[in-house]
Amino acid sequence: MSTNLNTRLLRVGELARRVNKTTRALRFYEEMDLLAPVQRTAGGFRLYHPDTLTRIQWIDRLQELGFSLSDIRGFLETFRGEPHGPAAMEQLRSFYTEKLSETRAAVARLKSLESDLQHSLTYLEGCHSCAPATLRSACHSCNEEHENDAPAMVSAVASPI
Amino acid sequence: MSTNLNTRLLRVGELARRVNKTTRALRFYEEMDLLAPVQRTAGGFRLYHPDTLTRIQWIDRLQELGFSLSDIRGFLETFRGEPHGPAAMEQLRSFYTEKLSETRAAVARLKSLESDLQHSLTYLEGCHSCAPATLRSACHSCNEEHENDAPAMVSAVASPI
DNA sequence: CCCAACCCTGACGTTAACGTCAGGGTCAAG
DNA sequence: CTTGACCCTGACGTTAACGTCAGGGTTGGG
Repeated sequence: MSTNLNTRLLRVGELARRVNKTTRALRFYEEMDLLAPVQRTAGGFRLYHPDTLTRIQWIDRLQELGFSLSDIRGFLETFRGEPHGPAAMEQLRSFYTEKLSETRAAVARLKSLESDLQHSLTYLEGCHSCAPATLRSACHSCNEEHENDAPAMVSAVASPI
Repeated sequence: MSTNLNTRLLRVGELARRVNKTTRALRFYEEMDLLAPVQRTAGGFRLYHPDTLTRIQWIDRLQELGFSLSDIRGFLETFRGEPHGPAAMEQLRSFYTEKLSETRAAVARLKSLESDLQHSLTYLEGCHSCAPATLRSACHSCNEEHENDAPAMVSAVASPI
């Protein structure tokens, strides 16, 4: 049904608008073998199947996941040999499985950074007027409440040069 | 005390080893004004204060947070004018505050991607032998349990080229 | 003094993912 | 058949963050 024959084909500009990309980007995806028009007009205009929308959104997703376009190309390539067999499914599974763990790692890292930032901000809340960390001594309006534990993200700023 | 006078100065190679970067990277940071040796030998060798370690780790952290090196340079620049006053602190606070929200957004996006991946994998678990999504009909060993709801991340693979 | 290990300053190379012309054809509405 | 909006194929440009020579000094231990 998504493969319905009387769904209208799209020209590149229209497709680009719908996925919020430039036509150059779409042509680039084609150069990278991630995409192709189902046919061309006599004059050479690319005509795309509407399903291509889904493909492009998928590519976007994978990019957000940190895949490079050639990662994706590589994947599609080995996928193409046997597009519907168990091996293909295995590949898809392992592709996603690996990325799932990478994504979780990325989340963990970002969470740690998030808490660093929070700590730094909390520390900074302690004094709106004095200097970062080791240079607190230069501040006269500040009592020494938050002395010993300047977070690294705060104290590093006052370093050399 | 971190500014202790008898702490030994480091040459670029040594510093590089300690922060796990190349000397080229450190020189590049210097070109970008993120860093500088406290002095040079008569022969021109760079000599760094050990505190520079902290600075470099800070740079790393910020890079992980998605800052570009020139973001960081820009920040240090405006920071340098008045390195210890309230204005500087305000800048640091707003710098971090903004990044905190960006980081949270990034975490949210990744979490959504994570759950997409999980859904896709769960779906794929349903059948180890058949084709993705719309092409399930090509699979004979598969009953139709997981028919209508192929996640986009699965069905997109079987699209046009 | 000698030599290996290190460092210096250019300056050009690299990868990713497009951007941006240039110089033309093509489509479809009127 | 005439336009204005679109599209085509090259092909060179761009940004980030270094990598990688080349050619030549510097250090410091023995």
